Amino acid sequence: MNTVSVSDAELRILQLLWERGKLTARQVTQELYPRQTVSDIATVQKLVQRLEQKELVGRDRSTFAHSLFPLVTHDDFAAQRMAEAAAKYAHGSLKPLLMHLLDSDQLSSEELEDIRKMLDVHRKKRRKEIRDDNTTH
Amino acid sequence: MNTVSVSDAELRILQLLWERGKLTARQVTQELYPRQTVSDIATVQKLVQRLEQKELVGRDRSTFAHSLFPLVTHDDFAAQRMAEAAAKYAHGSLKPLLMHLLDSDQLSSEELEDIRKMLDVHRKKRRKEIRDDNTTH
DNA sequence: GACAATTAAAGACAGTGTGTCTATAAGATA
DNA sequence: TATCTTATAGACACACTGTCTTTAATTGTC
Repeated sequence: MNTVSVSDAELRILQLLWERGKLTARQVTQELYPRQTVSDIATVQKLVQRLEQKELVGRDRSTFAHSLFPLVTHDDFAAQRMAEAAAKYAHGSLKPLLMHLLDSDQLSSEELEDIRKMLDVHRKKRRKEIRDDNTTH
Repeated sequence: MNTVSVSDAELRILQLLWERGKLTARQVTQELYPRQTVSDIATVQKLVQRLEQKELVGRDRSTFAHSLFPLVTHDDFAAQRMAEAAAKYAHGSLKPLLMHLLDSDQLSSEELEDIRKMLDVHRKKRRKEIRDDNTTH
């Protein structure tokens, strides 16, 4: 998954597979290209083929109509892409984004609480690690 | 700044202007294209021209060699790009990225403390707003 | 003032990525 | 068998990117 580019049309397919888990090319076409012309189906096949080369989508070839499924989780992919953006635009720091989101009140109170909990859990874990490290030495 | 695309070569110029504030095309070329051939300078001129069309860079035309300067701050730009990535890949949520960074210990303790402080300041401000709102009614 | 050097700007170009389409062969189904 | 569906390869136009050439305007030097 090392920083291959994913086009918009490819991303739409990935997102559908994250939602639904396992689909045939036809099912993907039904969702994303409702006209379902011959070339719409070929377009989906071509996009899936490119996603397969990028090792983002796998396929079960044991059936006539192959089953398509994502090879990365939505969260892992999102985290990796956002980390890339952070590295590219903010020297890897989260602060500019967080500041912007807080200032413009774009974070729900639920999301804010979730973030606090994540930080607390992490802090506890870090402290435990330090304790364990000290007692074994 | 509404989601215009910025290429790698353009971004390098923007970053240099964020660092140094105000430069001529020649100075930009000196930094980024040390060979400084005729066409290197023309390349910089062309890239600056595109950045100007995108309203990311401005120029002072009162001198023969124009002065170039950024029209957006680094932080604003970074925040906007990262918010875009969050919207595109994680429904606008920060959680996948934060979880990833915490799990892989990629956040320095300073950055972690800064984030905590930002959350605390924001929380205090929110509470104050609620208090003020209640007392005026 | 003539001349060389520097700058700004327009335009062209090849390479690449993207989405779409056509054509073909293989497999399923009636 | 004949028909429909699927997988795959290949081609294409379009846009974007980085680079380069050319031209005209401006500056500085002799």
